[in-house]
Amino acid sequence: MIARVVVDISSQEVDKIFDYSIPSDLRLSKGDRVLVPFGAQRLEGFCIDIVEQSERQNLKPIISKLDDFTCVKPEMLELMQYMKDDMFIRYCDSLRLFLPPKLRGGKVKELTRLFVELARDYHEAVEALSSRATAQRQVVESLKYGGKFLSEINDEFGASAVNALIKAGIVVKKNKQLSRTPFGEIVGQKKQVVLSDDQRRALETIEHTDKTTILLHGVTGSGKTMVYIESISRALREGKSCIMLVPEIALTPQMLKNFRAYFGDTVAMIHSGLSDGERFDEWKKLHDGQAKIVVGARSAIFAPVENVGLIIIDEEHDGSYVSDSNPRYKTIDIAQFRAKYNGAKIILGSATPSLESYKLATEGKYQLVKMTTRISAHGMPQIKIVDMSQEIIGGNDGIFSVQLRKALVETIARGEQAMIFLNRRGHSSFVMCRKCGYVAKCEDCDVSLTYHSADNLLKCHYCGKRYRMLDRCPSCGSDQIKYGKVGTQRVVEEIKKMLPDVSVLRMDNETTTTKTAYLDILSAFEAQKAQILVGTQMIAKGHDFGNVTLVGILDADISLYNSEYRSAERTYQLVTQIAGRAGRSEKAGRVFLQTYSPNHYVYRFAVDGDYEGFIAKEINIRKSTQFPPFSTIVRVLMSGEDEDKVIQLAKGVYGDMQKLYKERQDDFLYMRAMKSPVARIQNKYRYQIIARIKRQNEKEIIKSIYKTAGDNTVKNTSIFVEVDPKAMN
DNA sequence: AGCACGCCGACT
DNA sequence: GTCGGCGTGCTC
Repeated sequence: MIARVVVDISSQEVDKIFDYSIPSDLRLSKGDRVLVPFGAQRLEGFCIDIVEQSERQNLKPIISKLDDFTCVKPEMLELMQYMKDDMFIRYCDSLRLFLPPKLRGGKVKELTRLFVELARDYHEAVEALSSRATAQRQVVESLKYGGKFLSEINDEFGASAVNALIKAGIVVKKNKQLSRTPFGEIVGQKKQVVLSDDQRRALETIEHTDKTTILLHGVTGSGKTMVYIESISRALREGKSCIMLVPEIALTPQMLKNFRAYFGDTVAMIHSGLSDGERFDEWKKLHDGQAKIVVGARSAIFAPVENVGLIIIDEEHDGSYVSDSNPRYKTIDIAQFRAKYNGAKIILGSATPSLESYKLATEGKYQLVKMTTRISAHGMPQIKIVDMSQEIIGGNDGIFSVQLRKALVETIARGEQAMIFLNRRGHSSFVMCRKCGYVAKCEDCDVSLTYHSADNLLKCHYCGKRYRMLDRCPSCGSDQIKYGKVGTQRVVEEIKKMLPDVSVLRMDNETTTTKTAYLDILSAFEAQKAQILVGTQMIAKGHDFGNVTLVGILDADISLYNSEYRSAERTYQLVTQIAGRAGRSEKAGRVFLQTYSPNHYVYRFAVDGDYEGFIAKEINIRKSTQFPPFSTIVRVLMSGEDEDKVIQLAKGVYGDMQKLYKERQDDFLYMRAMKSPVARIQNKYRYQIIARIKRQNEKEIIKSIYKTAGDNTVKNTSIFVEVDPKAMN
């Protein structure tokens, strides 16, 4: 018998299936992990099939089986093939998504990565180098101030230099353990609730529709969670398992709390915030069928559950359901595959469904279910638009309008809480010299630096590099430094000036670097340890704060004018979501939305809560401008440290794509090559080719573009293809 | 990815 | 000559 094996190396070169003979004393099945001889090495791999015949002679035998159970189930092997054919994802990358990390890398072991550091003092190391070993010298330089992970060094300087250094004993290789933070167990209280009419109607429709996918469009606070719980109960009664996805790992504990109350131990949680051991245990529970429900973020769509009856994607419009780094996939595509395979249903829940989903629902491809009434006594909070240009005319050039300031003071005085939203972190977006116009920029990236007052540093938001704050202009020597647009840190400072006795919490990328920080901040706010929470879009999601009666949206225009075709949709979703944070219990809520474009249609529809009206208009705009979902955008990004080489690569790819364009002009709407908007990141120059393709033969065209990208190679440059990119910077 | 092989430049 | 760095190609 012949085993067909995928080796556990993520590289274009070995993204193939290798045949091995199976020793007669080895009982091997499809989906087992195996150890195989591979060239001069021994590697871990996956047996993805067992067949009678091979086209090749002299096969090497499998060395051994790695686990005492079958890791990859037949459904997942088919999914792997689908991801390869339709999404151009390497076999090995798919398989890695399906398994907890602990299972890979030999025996079940600690979460470690190979790490290298200088074996002796830096000067001694330099002495020991041969005068010609330029690459080795670079490696030693980069390790001067401490070790780095082997993979980083290999990427940067190539493997042979490092290997030589290890052999010479100048650097040492070791396993370094990564830190982990386990979550505590939490169980909520089961509430005996009477379902609302909306909820009952939704459940009826979900049960009786013949469509696979149901779009549950329910306003914030209409009780979608209860619909999920009821639907899951029904699926469980039929002996099926369920997948429940939430957009952020930080939301899983809350959902889990609810679910444990109803379903007890049959709930498992999978996401990257778990420790390695926990993650393996949860995965194994699902794999063995001890747990039937999985709650998690995007990656939980790959949970090893069998006989799936229901897949729920909460806040389906959220961007986190599309992975932005390799391997790139859309959760909904995976969900559709699994639903089809298992005969399951999918529920997409949102207060502001994505335009694409809503369009499919109105076309009858999805079943549309609406829930229009809020469960709390008050309806949706009233959004008040504040025209900031009038404020300036009235002599107020501050961050807060007079009205919002007044409302904030009143709210605090009443002992209630407020949330202030600003989608820009840091203190100010740039620093600039008033005299000569010099703007501080990152050395390695083509972007201006953001000032952070907490540590008085300038930081690059692309590569994270830090710089000393300027006391005078490095170009002309002037000390007239001007601050750019306001960020969350500055908002906190302003509030402290305005209300010195009030405690303020801030939540953004910087205050949530540790795994529990997100939860810590939210629970502190919930326990009313602070009256005001300032934050970026992180504060917009799914938490119920009964005492919040005021929401301030400072500068809503940031997301509106960010020149992406989705910006209107994003802004509508953001505004609606944040506004929904106010007045969630018996107290009524107020929302102030500050803008310089008070008459923009996005805001008018948002104020009226007229989602249908907004989407209808937006669909018309997309249709007439032929933007997605009426077309598909493909971006080919090329980057590298040597700009000439990147240009050479870009020219090669562009030439090939030009040929394709000429042959298939009817399928293209647009194609152009250009520098990326952020022309350099981490000292890598970036060029891109953007194509917009009609939706008629898109699969074929995309396939050709992937092929073109694979065929063009220039040393020390990388190339990658993105279909429907989330951001194009 | 990681290993072997082989070319080529530097130095006893 | 010959040692060793560094690029190339291959892995069932």
